[in-house]
Amino acid sequence: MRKSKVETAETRRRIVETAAREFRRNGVHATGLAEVMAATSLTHGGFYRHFNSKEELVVEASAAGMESIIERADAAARRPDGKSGPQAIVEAYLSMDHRDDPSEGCPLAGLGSELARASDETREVVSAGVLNFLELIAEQMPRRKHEAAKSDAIFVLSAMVGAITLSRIVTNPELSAAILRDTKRHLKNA
Amino acid sequence: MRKSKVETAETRRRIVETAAREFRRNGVHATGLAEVMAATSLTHGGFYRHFNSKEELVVEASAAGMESIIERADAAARRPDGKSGPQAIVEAYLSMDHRDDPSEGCPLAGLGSELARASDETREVVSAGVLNFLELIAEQMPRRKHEAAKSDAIFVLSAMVGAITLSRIVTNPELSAAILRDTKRHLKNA
DNA sequence: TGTACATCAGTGAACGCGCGTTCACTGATGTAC
DNA sequence: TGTACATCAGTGAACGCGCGTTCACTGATGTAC
Repeated sequence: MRKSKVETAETRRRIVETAAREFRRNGVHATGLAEVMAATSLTHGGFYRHFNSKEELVVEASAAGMESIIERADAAARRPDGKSGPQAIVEAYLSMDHRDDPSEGCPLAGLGSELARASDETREVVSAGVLNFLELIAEQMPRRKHEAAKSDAIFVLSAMVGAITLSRIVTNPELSAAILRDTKRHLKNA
Repeated sequence: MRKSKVETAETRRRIVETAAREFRRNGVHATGLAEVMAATSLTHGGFYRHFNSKEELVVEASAAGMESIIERADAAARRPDGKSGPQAIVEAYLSMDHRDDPSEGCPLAGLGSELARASDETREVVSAGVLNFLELIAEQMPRRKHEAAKSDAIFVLSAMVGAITLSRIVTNPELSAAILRDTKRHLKNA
């Protein structure tokens, strides 16, 4: 049953990808390793050939989730559709698609309160992701001094994370839509 | 061992209060009923004399948590310390004290991503709390039309919830402080 | 290049543990007369 | 008002279940000669 080195690395990568998705969808605590392995088309016994613990997977999946959302924001900022960079990021982030698909979305929104209680190592890699995200947003504000742009970026990210989180909690569809719409509008004017 | 009606009601209330605190501190999923009961100085066997399920407790504890943070925001707004109402709420909410004490803080920040996945009934009572919170914030903006004030309130709450969440995730103390400071400053200018 | 042996990815069963929930029991409270 | 009985809050042990983790096993891959 032994697999080649290439296949092994590929399997490990698939487990991390699947976990990143499942964690964001169901929460880290509520997602079992057996579930992650089954979703990767493996049995759960093989997990420890790739990782030393669930915690190790959480760290890597969190990092992968941050990278993926930053990449998507970057792609949105680069799309030549007439919108300014920060505005394009805000529109993509505060979309109903993002709200309705946590499994592919931002870990800060999908796992926010769980990440606040996560291990130092997990919070460390997520912090690095936050810094990269802030840098990306700040870069899109070329007219200002970098310090001011960084501060603006912090504000934009806070509002975006809070808005997606709230829009997923409230049961009233109009209120949920209003949270996204109003936050977008206010960030546009900022 | 039977207790009087008054004592029974009081015990039930204490369980809800304790749960509201423990859930915000450790997360709903990670908090066991035995832990809640022990923190209420009871054994876990007695739980089902008061509630039909953990879910029922989650609903009541979430409602209690929302009521408590709104009450605190209301108190901050009423304090005669020269600050305008919304500004006083923002300063109290985005304080380091709030960041560092999730157990007494806002459930939207402490349980945000878990609440997004909670039962309809839980999300229903939290939604009612969100509406009350928005109403309170909007009330403090008397100069505007109510519609505009409501929209501003949505924006303020989104930014506050996101900022506290992020400030608890990041490991760098300067960045954590900056998230609170910068969000406060931007909301002041809004 | 071919052969013999060591390695190890993946399987499937098992482990101890803590979870939500149930239950027999105790004895003080509430109720009916 | 006093008495007899039913109720039920709280205790502590037990339940089935799913969790993270471990392990013996299989057989294809990697390595040494």
